[in-house]
Order: sequence, then structure tokens, then C-alpha cells
Amino acid sequence: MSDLDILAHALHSLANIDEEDFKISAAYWQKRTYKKGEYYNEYRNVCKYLGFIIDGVFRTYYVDDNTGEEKNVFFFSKNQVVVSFKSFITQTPCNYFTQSMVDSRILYIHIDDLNRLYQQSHKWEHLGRLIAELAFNVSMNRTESFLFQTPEQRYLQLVADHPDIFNTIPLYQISSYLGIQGPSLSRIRKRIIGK
Amino acid sequence: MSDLDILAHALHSLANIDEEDFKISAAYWQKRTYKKGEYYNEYRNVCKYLGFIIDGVFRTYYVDDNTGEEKNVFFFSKNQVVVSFKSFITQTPCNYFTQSMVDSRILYIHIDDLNRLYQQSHKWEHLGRLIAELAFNVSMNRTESFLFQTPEQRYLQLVADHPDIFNTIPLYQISSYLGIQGPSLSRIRKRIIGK
DNA sequence: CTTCGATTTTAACTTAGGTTAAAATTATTG
DNA sequence: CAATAATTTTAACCTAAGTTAAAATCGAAG
Repeated sequence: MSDLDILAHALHSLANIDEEDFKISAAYWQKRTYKKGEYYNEYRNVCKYLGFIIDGVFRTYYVDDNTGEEKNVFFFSKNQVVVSFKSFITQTPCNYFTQSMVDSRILYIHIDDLNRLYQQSHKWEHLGRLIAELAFNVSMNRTESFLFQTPEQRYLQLVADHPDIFNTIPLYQISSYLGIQGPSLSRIRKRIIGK
Repeated sequence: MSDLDILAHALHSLANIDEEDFKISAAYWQKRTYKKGEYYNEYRNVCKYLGFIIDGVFRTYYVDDNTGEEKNVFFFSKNQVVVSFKSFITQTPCNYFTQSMVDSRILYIHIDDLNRLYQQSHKWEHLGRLIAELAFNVSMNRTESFLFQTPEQRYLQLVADHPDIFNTIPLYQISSYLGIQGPSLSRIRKRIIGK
């Protein structure tokens, strides 16, 4: 299956985009590969592209003004969108870096082209809504995890939901995602073993 | 200005919904008032309505299974939407209670009617996207505040952004919103005064 | 298989928030 | 305005995460 087919398939299951709907977008999609460590979008850049990950993993992180510390906000992987969504929808400078954590391959579309599709096609506008609703859910789940769960519970949840990522991503990246320091995650892991 | 006019005006500035666009929705909107303490939606209920607050304040809160403690997730006020968005868009049972904190007045629309509008009108589908994007931004700001800020910084931010709510909402509701206990907020306030 | 760098854990100490209950303050109402 | 309820603060003690630096472990590359 070609990369475009993979994308078309994903859009079909998300928003019932059929072959004909997809066709009007086909010319807009570009392919790109990222080496590990390359940036999808950088701090202060307005995010102008919506990406769809054919293969790979990206992280979005924030750099603390004072400490210079990196804090991971999101991970994106295969068959998901990669985008700095707030910057993208508001077209304002991004607060984050979005970086490829492994060699990755994506298809991407420029916001102007996407907006053209939105205006041209009710069906694409519908897709735009579903993408936004999906993004909301992702963010909301994260908000809830901070409000309702302890770091230990967040860690256990992550292990349950994404046991796979522990093979790909170093623990210090994960502790950052959980909102805690490296040594804290070590202590948590130790505590859990003792149960 | 009638309540419907207020709503029409809000939709116009959000998504450029004009008089004609709005007309097709007019029959769907219902009016309702809430006494302080009444519920917009309750735990385990699927949220079937999208509300627009003409006047009043609502809070969405989560009840901790173990401790029975209430944790405030969102406040909604005048000229904003009130809805349990995740439950609404997925039509799954809600994890929250949404309660009126003062006497309130809203207009609301049933999800079936809203979906009718989405299907009927490209413009309304567009509005649906913007509502979702707005909801994303709200949730994302909240995620960021937990990830990047200390409780003290969150408190100071809230004071800066919404000095008004401190007249309406008791501090123990605010501490819950900030993700901390009452005594912690007291300590933070004390600490700040000493600066 | 050894060495260098990256990652993870440990240790020791500090800090801030959690917990519980009581006291103080503020608001409400008969 | 007194009394009652609601809200906020304080106190004392506990717990877990932050911080910093060193040690241990793991992995990749020569």
C-alpha cells in the first residue's frame, strides 16, 4: 500500500472520506522524511503544516525559560497527526519544539491548502471538526491525568496504555512527559516493584 | 436585545454566522434557567445538550472515587458555551457533574438538532469546527498550566486573567480548580503577601 | 571485549504540598 | 445584632517530589 493509500484509509475511517473526496486533496500532500533529532517545527515558528505520520515518533516539548529544562508535552506516532495544533489553528508563533525521535516519514499539507479544502468541501470541513475534537480529547485526557492522578498513577496508566513506548523512548523523556524529574520516576518504579 | 439575539451575535463573531444561517437554527434553541446548585448534567449521564450561557456561572467537577473529594475541572461563564464536551462529542457517559454556581440562564440545543445543522449547512459545520478548536485551546491551556507551572504560578496567573471570579467563587473552589488543597492555597496567598 | 557515552539509579538533603483538626474570620439570617 | 453556618486560615505533622552529585548500569562503536 502506498503512503497516500495509508493516509486515504485513515481519513476514511475517521471521517468517511471516500476516494473522490480524497482525490481533490491528493495534489496537496507532500512527502518528507526526518532523521532522528530533526525538527518538524521550532519555537517561535508559526506551524504551517499538518503532518500525518506514516512511520516514526515525534515529541513536542517546551523549554523552561528559567531552568532551560525540556518538558515533553505530547508524543505522536504512526497513523497519527503530527502538528503543533494551537499554533496551527491560531497561526501564532509556537511555544514548542517538535522533534523527530527516530527516523520518520510523514505526509504533510500546508494550512492554506487545507483551508481551501475546508471551504471547497463540506466533507473536509467535517473532517476538520473531527480532527479538532480528537485533539481536544487528547489534551483533555492529559488535563485529567494531572488533575485527578498522582505521578505514580500517571506512570502506571502509561504502562498500561502504551507498554510499547518503553522500548523506544528513554525513561528520562517519559518522566518529563509525566511532569516529574528523573529521580522521582526511579523512586516510583522502585516503590512499585515492592508491591 | 433578546437572548436569541445575544446568541446570534456571539455566533456571528465566532464563525461569521449571519442572520440567514442563524434562522435555520432558531426553532431548535430552548431557554432554561437554573437556580444556584442545580445540575446541567450529572455523572454517568450522556451529555445531550450544548448550552450557551446568557447569564450565570457553571462549574464542572469530578468526584474522586476513593476520597469523595470534588475536583473542579472547568468554570464556564457568560457568553461561553456550557457543555460536557467529551461526553457530548463521543456520546458516552459523563465522568463529571456540571452545576450552576449562581442563578443562571442559558439557551441550549439538542445534539441531534445540532448534527442536523452540521449536515444541512457547511457554515454550521464550520462553526462546529471552531467550537471544537476553542475547546481544544481551553483544555490545552489547562494542560500547559499543570505541566509548566507551580501551583503558586497557576494561582498568580488566575488572579491576573480573571480577577473578577474571586468575587463570585469561594477560595476552596478555586484551590480545587488549581489542583491543590485549601490549606495549600492559604499558604500560597500568605507567601505572596510577604513579597 | 573494552571503552566511552548515554541512561538510570541511588543517596542525602530540601522544599512544598497533603492531611487533619481546630481556630479565626466572614456572611447570612431569623 | 446575635447566632449560626460557611469560608478561610493556622498549626503540626507527614509524605513525596525537587535538587544535586555521584555511582551504577546499559549500549554502541571501534
